Amino acid sequence: MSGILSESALGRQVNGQMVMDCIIQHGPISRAQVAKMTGLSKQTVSELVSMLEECDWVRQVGSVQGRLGRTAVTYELNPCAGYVAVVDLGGTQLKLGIADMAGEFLEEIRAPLTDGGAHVVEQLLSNLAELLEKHDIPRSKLLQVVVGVPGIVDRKTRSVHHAPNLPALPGGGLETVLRGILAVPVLLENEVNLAAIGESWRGKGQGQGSFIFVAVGTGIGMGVMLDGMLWRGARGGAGEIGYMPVLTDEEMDEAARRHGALESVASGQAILRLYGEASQNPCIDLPQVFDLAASGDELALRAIDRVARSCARAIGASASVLDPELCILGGSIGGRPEMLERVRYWLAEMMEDPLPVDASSLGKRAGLLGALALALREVNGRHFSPQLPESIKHSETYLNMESVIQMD
Amino acid sequence: MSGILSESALGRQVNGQMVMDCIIQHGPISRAQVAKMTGLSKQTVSELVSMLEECDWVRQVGSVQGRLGRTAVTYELNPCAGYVAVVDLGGTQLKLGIADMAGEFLEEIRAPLTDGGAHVVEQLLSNLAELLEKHDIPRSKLLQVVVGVPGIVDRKTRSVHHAPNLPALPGGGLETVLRGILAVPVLLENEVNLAAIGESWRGKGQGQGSFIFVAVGTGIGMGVMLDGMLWRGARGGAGEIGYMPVLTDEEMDEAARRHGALESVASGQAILRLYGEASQNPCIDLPQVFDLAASGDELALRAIDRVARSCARAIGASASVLDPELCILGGSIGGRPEMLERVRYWLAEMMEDPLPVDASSLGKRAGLLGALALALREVNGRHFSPQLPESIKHSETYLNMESVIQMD
DNA sequence: CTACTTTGTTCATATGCAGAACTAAATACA
DNA sequence: TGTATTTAGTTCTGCATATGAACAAAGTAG
Repeated sequence: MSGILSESALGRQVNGQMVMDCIIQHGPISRAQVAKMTGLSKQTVSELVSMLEECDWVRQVGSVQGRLGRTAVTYELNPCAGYVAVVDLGGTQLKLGIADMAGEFLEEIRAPLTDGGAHVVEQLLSNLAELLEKHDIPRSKLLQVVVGVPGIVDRKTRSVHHAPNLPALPGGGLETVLRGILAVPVLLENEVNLAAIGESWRGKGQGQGSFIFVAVGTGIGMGVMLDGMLWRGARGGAGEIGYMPVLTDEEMDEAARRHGALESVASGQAILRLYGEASQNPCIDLPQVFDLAASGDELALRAIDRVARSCARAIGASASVLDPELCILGGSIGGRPEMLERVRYWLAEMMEDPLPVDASSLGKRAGLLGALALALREVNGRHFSPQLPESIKHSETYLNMESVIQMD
Repeated sequence: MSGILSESALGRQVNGQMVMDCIIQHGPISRAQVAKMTGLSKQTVSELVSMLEECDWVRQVGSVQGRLGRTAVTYELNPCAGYVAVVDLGGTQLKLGIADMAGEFLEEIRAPLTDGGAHVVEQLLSNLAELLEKHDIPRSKLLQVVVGVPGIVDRKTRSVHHAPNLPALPGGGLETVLRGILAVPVLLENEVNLAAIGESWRGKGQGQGSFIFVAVGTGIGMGVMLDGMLWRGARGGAGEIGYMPVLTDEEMDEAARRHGALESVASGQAILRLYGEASQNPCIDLPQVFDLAASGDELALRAIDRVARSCARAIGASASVLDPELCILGGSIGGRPEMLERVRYWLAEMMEDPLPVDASSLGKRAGLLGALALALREVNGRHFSPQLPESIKHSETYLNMESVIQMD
């Protein structure tokens, strides 16, 4: 049976987690090897692995022959030990995926938000229910939900701020409502932060302890990874560089005040505005500007260059504050090679020993992958914890799907 | 006898440290209370406290009567369990203090560096030896040395960079040389980082999990505290905002390139330069400019205001990156009320919901206090660690004072 | 003087883990 | 083919750490 080990293993938290982590990280591995890596005795490891196997968290894979000595039975994380759901809540559409404990997506779907997002929760729940049924996953095996949102998530107050593009969320807070219905831990996280986690897990951030992920799209945002951990800030606002004060008093206009000083000069919008002002042709979209630039259009090139310089300034400022190892550029605009090149150029202009800049390798999937990484980390961190988190333990009684409509 | 507990207590690291920390933090406290606070059984706590008492790390203080029940014997950290030395290595002088484990300074001295600092190590060692002798402290009771330096300390490479004001350091690295001679753990740390730790321990940062400490003096620097921990950066360069790129290409001159773009507009030097340019009177020093400002001199006021605005911009930028709870302004310039007021004004101008700014309450002592806090934390963290740090274990044989002169 | 409360110790017990001895099952080589 | 060697994994014994209950000690409340 799959379940929390805590009742039977109150005193083995540290070593149990060590063994579990070792098996997760080092794939199919024998107990003897685990013992060597963790420094525990073979006996202890055998005991712990038996426990983990009994609870279905790990499983035998096969055996290793060919080398000297007795055949080794190898163990690996049992992918079907549990499942997680990850959600990317955009302004116009909903991306949803379910994955097993090995981090493999069983399915990803995307659906446009109906009614401008008036019924996000219902849409989300019905899509999730559908997926679970289709893949024959019982509710009890759904262990974590992570939702990415385009806004600032304050974990203390459990609220989402500064999310103009987000559809109206239910009153009690999306997290509380979803947890109440699903009776499963739910985590909300800023989408750029998730993308940073994603890059750290499967992208250019692998092996980098500390880096910043800068997403340039319609706007600009940043995710801060320090020593492998996401830094969220005191109120969840870390990396909200759109509001970085980079303008002189004269340049500060109403738009800059509302959307942020940096965002008004370092974003897709800024490229459009700059090109529109220079060319007197405001009816143009971003792909067109980049096409023009590719064909050598001076005005388009200059608009892109100006924005790249502003991005470089923000990256340089962040680098002087944090001293990271790397900057990963992402987002629909930031991921383009033209931007990367110009940002690198300007960064080298403004600082000696400039921070290395690289382009995201995950693209649009960074967010969902980051949500998955976060979900898996949450679940894996709970294996040997003394009990379910307080929030779930005293959770509301299991509500059925209909009740949310009344709550909304 | 005072010593490392490890030989006798290999398996009690976690709980032993818990009990020790509890006694350190909650002052004179009875064993029963420790048991309640830590959740351990009375029996276990009694055993651990006996151990700690035997090793002289804690001592009985007295007993608590008056309340219902049996008299409680209270314990506290034994101040004479060990001593630490803290050093502030400036460009022209040396500050040195020794303190007991309770964090009380026994003595602080300051001495000008002779020969422009050619013999820092010798001066430091002779002063330290003098202090130890005077207060009758055997070498074996000196448990940690922390040295604050005006430069970037890279812990991985054990080197000090960007320290133009620092006297020539010995070839092998100050840390290695001192450790070799004293046979004691030595930690080098940037002086602004130390001041930030100091503010967190005994200043305005108390109770603040995350804040930035901005020191404005001749130059400008920052210390970043995140969740009570100092963030040093990948190469020790976090908070080196002097190099923050805030200038336009035209403004970037040679001086700005060398000392940093922000430092050229947000520092004591910048105030002098701005006032000098405006008044055509370059032969003036900083106190005079502030005196002039106090008497209403428009040019002086404007120079200070411009610099305050630049500081506010850097603080705002840092806040957008980190989302701290507070900014503490310090340094010889930053600590002045005129600066505080102007920085607050400009910060409010450039961002809605501006970061709260407060003035340092420790002043010049912040650095030494921070070094002390760091030293105590180091020592207290070692009580139950399995062994002395690798660096010390394989340390060079004890060298006498003469040998350093040959090494230099 | 008795009842009650809190501190601290003693004793029996559970258990997590290490280390040695042992079994199991492969390869290496004569 | 058989023996030596090597590695994997189990069993057994023992120790150290911690718990919990019972008990002793030492105070206050009335």
